[in-house]
Amino acid sequence: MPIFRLYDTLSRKVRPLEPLEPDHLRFYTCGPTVYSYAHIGNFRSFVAADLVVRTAKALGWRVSWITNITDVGHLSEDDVADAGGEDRMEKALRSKEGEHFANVWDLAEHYALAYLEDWRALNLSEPLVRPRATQHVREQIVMTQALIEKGNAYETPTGVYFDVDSFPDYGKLSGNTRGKLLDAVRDVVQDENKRQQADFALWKKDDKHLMQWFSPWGWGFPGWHIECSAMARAYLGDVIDLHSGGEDNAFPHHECEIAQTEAYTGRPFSRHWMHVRHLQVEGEKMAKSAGNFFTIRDLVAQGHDPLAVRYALISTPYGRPFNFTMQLLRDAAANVGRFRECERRIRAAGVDPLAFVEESGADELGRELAEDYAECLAAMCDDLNTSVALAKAVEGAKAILRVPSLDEANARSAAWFLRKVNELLGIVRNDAPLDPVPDTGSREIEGRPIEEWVAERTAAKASRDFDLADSIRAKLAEAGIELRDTPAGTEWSALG
RNA sequence: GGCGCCGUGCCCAAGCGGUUAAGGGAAGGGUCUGCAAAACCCUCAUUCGGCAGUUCGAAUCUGCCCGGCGCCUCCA
Repeated sequence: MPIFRLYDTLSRKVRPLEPLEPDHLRFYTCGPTVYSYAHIGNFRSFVAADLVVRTAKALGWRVSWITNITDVGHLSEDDVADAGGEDRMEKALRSKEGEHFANVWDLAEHYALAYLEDWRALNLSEPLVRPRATQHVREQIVMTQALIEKGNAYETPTGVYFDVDSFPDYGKLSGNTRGKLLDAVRDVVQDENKRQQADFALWKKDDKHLMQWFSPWGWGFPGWHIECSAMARAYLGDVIDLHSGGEDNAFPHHECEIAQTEAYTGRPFSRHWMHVRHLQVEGEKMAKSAGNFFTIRDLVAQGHDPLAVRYALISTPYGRPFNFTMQLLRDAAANVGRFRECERRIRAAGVDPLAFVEESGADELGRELAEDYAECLAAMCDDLNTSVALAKAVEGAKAILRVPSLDEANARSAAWFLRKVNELLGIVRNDAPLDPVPDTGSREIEGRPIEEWVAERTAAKASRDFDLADSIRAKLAEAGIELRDTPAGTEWSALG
């Protein structure tokens, strides 16, 4: 088994990912704030986390993966401000889309459900638990209270703040240490209630807030950073193996999480930190405020295959600059199509492509595929080198397609390969499709089953009436049905 | 000011000191086909942003220069 190496933001180098408990990865990924639809940039980061999970499982590890849903509308400048921030949920509720919702709770629920749909469409693994911040306010309060008692936090008229000076390691993740922070080119909002401008909120006092809870400090709501500290600890314990998020999370969010948790437990919080680089779209920076972002549902509505979207999103390793383009999506679709064609051939050989095949066969194809898969896994263990991993996966697919006619042994080896590749990369088929398998039998065009049209065309071909045959093919194509003449007869499939 | 990434064929992209510079897309040619589609086969960088240097040997290491970009602000 190859060694799983991953770039670690904290030590700034590629290091083996070594779980504290052998073969059991405890992994926390920062999830989205559900105040609008998640976009492909969010999903680049979630897919990268999913690939860590898949790789770890391929190595035979047990994986306890936790990824949260932030359904509290935090202040936008939690780390620096009291007054300058604006609540994201409340802002969303006041927006045009917000008119559809009765209140912030409804709004959060709607976008949380949409997020889960997109998650499944992209074939992401299911985490062990998907906690919501609103369901863990108690833990956040308990932790905040303990930090006050330990002397790491203090109460002011407006809330409870973490005292950054009480944690000398502050800045070790991002390089934004206390001294350097002062030089940062940021518009820091001053707040006379805080001892230091870098101190960040653990609790905000606010009895007017749309979401509020009662605490030892009165009515209010928790700070943003404390939720992840509390939830990670609740499910994974004091020390976790890996923590991931988008690169923007490194500072302030993760820096603050480290400060809170390590001050609280006296132990290192996460042994490994992973940050996913933001993507661009057609060469432009993508941001919600710029409005130039794609959501998964946008792309699906345009007719793109979610698996092609996933393929495109992982075509460049997670830490590199990545430019998402329509051209890239087309390139990806071509390769996803190869896997589909492989499944067709396997089925044609009389083997169910979904059947569980334990091992690749001893046939020549099986040996070749076993090699391709080993290289694919090795690439993933090399800091998730998805470019190479995909190349190996495609190499295997081409090896399958190169065989003029698969025999049963070939087909079983091919089925094994596709299963293994799909478990590792999730690009062959959706593991847990929400939609039932496309209705291959019941569709009708102009009131006639597709099979009848196909039969009529076959008859027309036999009597060399190619004009009629071609007109039928054109009619079906218009309805999104693609025909394919094979030695075994005419097959049809619905286009993307 | 801090932290970091990248410049490889028409496009995307691997490559981390040493055989013929992976792979995909596009393009051109071919096989198959009534014609298509799909699939397969072939062709497609003496060269890796530039200039020095280290080395027996560099796309790969060092320095400088040129160019593109990200985060530190809503945002993954």
